[in-house]
Amino acid sequence: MRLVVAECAARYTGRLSAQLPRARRLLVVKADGSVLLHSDGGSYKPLNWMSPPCALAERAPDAAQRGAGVTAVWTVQAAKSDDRLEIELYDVHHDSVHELGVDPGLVKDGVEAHLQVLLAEQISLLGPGHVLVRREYPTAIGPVDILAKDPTGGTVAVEIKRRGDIDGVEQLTRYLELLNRDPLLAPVRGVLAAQEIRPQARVLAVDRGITPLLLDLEAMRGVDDVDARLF
Amino acid sequence: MRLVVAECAARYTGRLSAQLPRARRLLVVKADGSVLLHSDGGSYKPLNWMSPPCALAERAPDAAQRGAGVTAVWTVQAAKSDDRLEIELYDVHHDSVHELGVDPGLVKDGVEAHLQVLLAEQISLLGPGHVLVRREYPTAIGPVDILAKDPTGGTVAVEIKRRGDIDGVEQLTRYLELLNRDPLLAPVRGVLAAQEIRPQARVLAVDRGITPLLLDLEAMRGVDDVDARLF
DNA sequence: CATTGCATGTCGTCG
DNA sequence: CGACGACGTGCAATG
Repeated sequence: MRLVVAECAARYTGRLSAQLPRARRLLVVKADGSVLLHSDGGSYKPLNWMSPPCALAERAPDAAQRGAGVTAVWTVQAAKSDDRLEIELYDVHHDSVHELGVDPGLVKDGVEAHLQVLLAEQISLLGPGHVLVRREYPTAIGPVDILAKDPTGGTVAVEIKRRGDIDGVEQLTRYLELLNRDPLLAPVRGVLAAQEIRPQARVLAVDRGITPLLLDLEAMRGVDDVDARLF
Repeated sequence: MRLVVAECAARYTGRLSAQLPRARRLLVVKADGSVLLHSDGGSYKPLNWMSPPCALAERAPDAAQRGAGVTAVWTVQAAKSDDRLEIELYDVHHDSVHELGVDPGLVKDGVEAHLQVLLAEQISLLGPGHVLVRREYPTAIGPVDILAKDPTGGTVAVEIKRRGDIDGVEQLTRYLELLNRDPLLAPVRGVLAAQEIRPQARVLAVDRGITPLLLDLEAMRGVDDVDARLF
């Protein structure tokens, strides 16, 4: 990994065109040739970058560039597309190379899966008298997150999202359409369960007879701490 | 901006829990206190990070940590949530600070907005005799990209995408359903306009009576160069 | 290898 | 400040 701090200007052409005026920035060149161009703010997203696979070529500035103070020109060319990042370097304040080796990688613990386990265990959150049929109930168009029976013998299909969005309503709608064709299940009612439900999704859900259900992860953890089972 | 190359291990807790085993990595501390933790591969996304606003506290290791070889402990705490990133540093190979100043920022040349302006100006691409009603026609579920009238007095709703996907068809379908309830507009016909239309999206669109319309950005630019107006 | 759905998404825009 | 859609989205799981 090479770290460079320098005055630079950059231009990206590919799926869009973008320019970076001259300023002092951090340039990171990773072992695979990918390049990140960071400013001293914003989030983790670089101002500009080139993802691997790509090739970095460094060359001397031409006469005009040298006259403008450019000391080096980097051209980063994507391997599989015509995406290209060109960087003009002016004053270089820092330039170092470091051997990092291969990273063992991140170990994650998901959220949607967690919500699914908790709601399956606390199925009465759907209302009194509900009984779990199963999680990940398989259908032709994919698994339904949770299938349950309500006290009247009707079926409830639950779609779980961290954030309930229109997409989730659409997805659940497709499931309901399919499930309601099955005489052993019908009538099937839909529940969109999420930690947060967007207003538009709520409106669309209610309009389609789907029940929005807000999930309180902390409260659910408190009722039954399944952390020990998950980890 | 502070750059550190060090052996480190990290743990993130917040919206999820994640761990990074010990390895040599790049740590970037930006002026706003945000922290990026990069390996020597992958894309521009760090292995772990904390977005601003947040606060970085550096402290000495406790006895157990010191015994394990930890030389410093960083705790990065998000300001508005309980998200927290804890980093244990072992051997530090590089540590430097650089003044970068404020970045002038990226100048982009958008695509969808550009397409929208061009198609509004070249509305006859929808067919001869079409008249623009307006761009960003407001509805209860969001703005329709372009609304136009066809020669028979019918209405045309256009959804513009850089790439026409099933999502775009779904979105336009919702608009059409809503718009067709308005007797002043009905009948409303749908057009999915994009530089590229995926086969599945095309099939679904045609199945729903929506017209797929391929846009040639270069040709449209050639007809009427609006760059000067945009920038 | 293409497709799908999630993301600690991030980022702009608009109300 | 919140909602909402686009993104050079990236990314893993899956058929």
